[in-house]
Amino acid sequence: MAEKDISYWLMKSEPDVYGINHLKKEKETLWDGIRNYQARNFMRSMKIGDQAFFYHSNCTPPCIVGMMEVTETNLIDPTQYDTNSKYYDAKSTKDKPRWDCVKLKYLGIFNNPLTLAELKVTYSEEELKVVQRGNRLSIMPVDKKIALLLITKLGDLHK
DNA sequence: GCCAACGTTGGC
DNA sequence: GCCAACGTTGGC
Repeated sequence: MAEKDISYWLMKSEPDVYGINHLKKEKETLWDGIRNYQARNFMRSMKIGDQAFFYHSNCTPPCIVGMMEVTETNLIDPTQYDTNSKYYDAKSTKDKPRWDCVKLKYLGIFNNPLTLAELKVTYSEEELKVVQRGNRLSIMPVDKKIALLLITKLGDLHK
């Protein structure tokens, strides 16, 4: 049987807001609150079984800490209708939702997290977009070859 | 805390 | 369609 052809992604989150330990506790989460079209479009192209690196941003040091797997796709982001949410969007209607999201499950924390500084030494901007200066995109694809190299370096996943 | 990068908004 | 103003992200 052919190996399942999955895609790899990198998804940023601030550890104080929603870090890998939150996901570890919850096991599964809706990646809601994305209000950037490019990031949303990347989520739309995700398939069940794809894997995503969990990246801690806006912290010291920023780094890849864990791994997730896509379990559901094309879900409507409920926060766009929630007037109490900071992600509320008055321009979203039930007929025409602007924002959607995916569900992700916790796969584990890497034995050897890689910091942004370390990634910058090893990879060029073309190889790994997250090392690009000024890149604010919170969801981006990771080339499969690079992803497999990263996984090797990140070491064992522990639950 | 600073600020570079860059997305969004809205006037024209 | 242009672009100035403004807001946010996120590294440092």
